[in-house]
Amino acid sequence: MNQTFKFSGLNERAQHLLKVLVERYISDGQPVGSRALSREAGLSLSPATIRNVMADLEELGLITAPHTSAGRMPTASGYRFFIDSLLTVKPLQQEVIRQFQLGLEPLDDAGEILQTASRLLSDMTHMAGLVTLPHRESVTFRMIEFLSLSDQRILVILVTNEQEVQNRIIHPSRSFSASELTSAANYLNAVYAGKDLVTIRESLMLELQQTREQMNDEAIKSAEIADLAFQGSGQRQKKDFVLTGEINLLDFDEWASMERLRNLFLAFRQKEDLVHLLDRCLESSGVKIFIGEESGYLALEQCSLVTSSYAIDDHNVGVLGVIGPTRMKYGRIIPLVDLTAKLLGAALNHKSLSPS
Amino acid sequence: MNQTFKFSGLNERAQHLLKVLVERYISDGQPVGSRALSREAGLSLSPATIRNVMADLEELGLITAPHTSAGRMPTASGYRFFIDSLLTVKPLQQEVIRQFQLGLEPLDDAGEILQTASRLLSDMTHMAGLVTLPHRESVTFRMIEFLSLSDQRILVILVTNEQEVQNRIIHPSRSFSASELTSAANYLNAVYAGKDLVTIRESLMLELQQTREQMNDEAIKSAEIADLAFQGSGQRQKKDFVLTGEINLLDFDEWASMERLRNLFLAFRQKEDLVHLLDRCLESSGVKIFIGEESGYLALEQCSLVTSSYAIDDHNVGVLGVIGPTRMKYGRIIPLVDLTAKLLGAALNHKSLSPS
DNA sequence: TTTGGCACTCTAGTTATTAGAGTGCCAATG
DNA sequence: CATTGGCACTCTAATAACTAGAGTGCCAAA
Repeated sequence: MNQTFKFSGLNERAQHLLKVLVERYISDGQPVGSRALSREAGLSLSPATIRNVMADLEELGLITAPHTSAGRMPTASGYRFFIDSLLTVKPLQQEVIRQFQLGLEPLDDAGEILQTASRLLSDMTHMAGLVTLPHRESVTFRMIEFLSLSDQRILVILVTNEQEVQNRIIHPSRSFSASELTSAANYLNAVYAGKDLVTIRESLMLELQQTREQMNDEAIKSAEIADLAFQGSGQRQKKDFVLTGEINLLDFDEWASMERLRNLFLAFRQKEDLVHLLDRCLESSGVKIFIGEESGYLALEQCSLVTSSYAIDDHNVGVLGVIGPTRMKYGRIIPLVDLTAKLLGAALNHKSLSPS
Repeated sequence: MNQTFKFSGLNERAQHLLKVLVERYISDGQPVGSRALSREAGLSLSPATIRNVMADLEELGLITAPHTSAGRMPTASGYRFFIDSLLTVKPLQQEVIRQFQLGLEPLDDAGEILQTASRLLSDMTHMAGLVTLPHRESVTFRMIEFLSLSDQRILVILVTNEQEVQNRIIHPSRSFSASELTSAANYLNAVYAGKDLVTIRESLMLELQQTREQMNDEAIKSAEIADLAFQGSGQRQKKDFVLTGEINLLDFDEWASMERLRNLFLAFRQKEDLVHLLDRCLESSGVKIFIGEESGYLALEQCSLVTSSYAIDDHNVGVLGVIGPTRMKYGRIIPLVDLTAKLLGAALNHKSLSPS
């Protein structure tokens, strides 16, 4: 059920008052009383009238009072309705856009680009910035090199997607001579260049299962070592993200007693939950917002997460966003996240990704 | 002037009382009063007598009282004297040693080893662990590879020290064909393999300054591109460290009001100051301790830093340590840091370092 | 040199009190 | 019938007053 519909019983005036209340609370952090709202709303209504409306809003679960004689503040539903139906987004200043472009465009290394995007986000919002590593569903093999480090320790250099480099060390069960390694690399480069990594692994599995007589010597050796080399090369970037500006979160008063803050930082370290949450944003484009409890994760209880997926070549490959207290300036943050997602996608096009 | 000497006027009894006081304060966190000390010290002295001694210790600047009618707690000097002359170090349990060995030995990737060492430190101490990246004063060139990404964007793969891999992208001012790149790589590998990186850069500078007629075509091209490829390849690992367990620091009550904690986290992010401090420990072996103000850095005001340098092939290449509130269990932490330094050095021997 | 005694100090916790902000409800109003 | 002023009521946050207890410093006696 659409939230907007759910509260459609609200008349124009009530909606306007809710909007003003939320805006006021976001900028002040103090519960908003009827007197203040009557002044601020520009409707020339007396506080008493306002109180009636506020009572209605409270009944609908859009606002609450921390105690009897305090003003009201938005609930999660209140924020949700505010964002979906009432929010007027501030257009970004041209200068801010320039700043993001200048920060991202000149960079070459994809790791640096992600890092910078995250830092730009956290610096501009004074909250924590978050960028998942890009994940391409198909990884194209370009070239492999073997380098013998010591007996039975071999360095694998794997170049994929025309751009990305992965280094890995493998321990084959028997030792290979330098020339064996060279010819194995040559063989693999010749046979598999341009193919998909998943396909390659499958076909390697097949080859190894075939009876040895059907293959020439070179192919056997190559397959043995390649099997090791390609292990786990496909998905390892998936489960991680770049996080910056956690320190900014220390400045907010919202966390009484450290407990909450600590849980949030633990979640940052654990990563799994957050990655899972972020992955849910990967499918669709555009800005998505999780408010407090909505996310379903306890660690994010008093936090909001504003995300957008970013795309390379029109394919969504990752998600970025901002994390902070529910009371954040959505009108400013939403366009910022949106912008960053677009610029990040553009900057990553045809850039190289160094290994993590 | 040696601190031990400075306070040598202290008789046996006063020293013993100081020791007990510091130990008690470390485990309790509460100022220690004369009554408690009289009970704890096992000297069958009355509180009144203890008070006299405490007054002396206070006059020497080894302990202070937060206010008139509270017990005493150690000052920085007090901790210093305690550590230098009174501390009895707890020998590590065999099981703990095993745990560190099992954690470090099976790892191959140097980055992972550093990360694990830091994590072991922070987990075992419930404080923040810290490991600087190893820095070898001479970096030996082993092999270089070029890979053309697009026009005028070339991926450089540089293998050094028989083990370490660096990836970098360069933008030569003119474009190179694939065969030009291959022959350049072959040329460089043939001529420079086994040489020191600094030496190589110097000799490249020379070559480029020579009149072109004296060199063959191949050498000129190679030198041009190599000059770019080797830029900044020497020292870039120097200025960084691995940090884990910052979250543990949230749990201590010592930071009234977030301010201190925030500064500390900022220092973690800025890195320069900490790196500089850690570098001072690189020269000498063995455990070094900085207590609060001693370090000279404001951000570490209420913190102690316990460090030790670690060595590869008997050369000190890096520093690791633990950071936490001045009130920490030195008797346990010192041997832990010592152990980790030794095991880390051993584990890094002949292991590969992947790029940052 | 050590000790008990004693007056003194300072903290931390408890209680009482108060000012102020804000509410809900009701009866009056246009 | 929506709006409003009036009013009693509630709850917080700040301040002050008080007290118990821990700990001290000092002195005079052992």
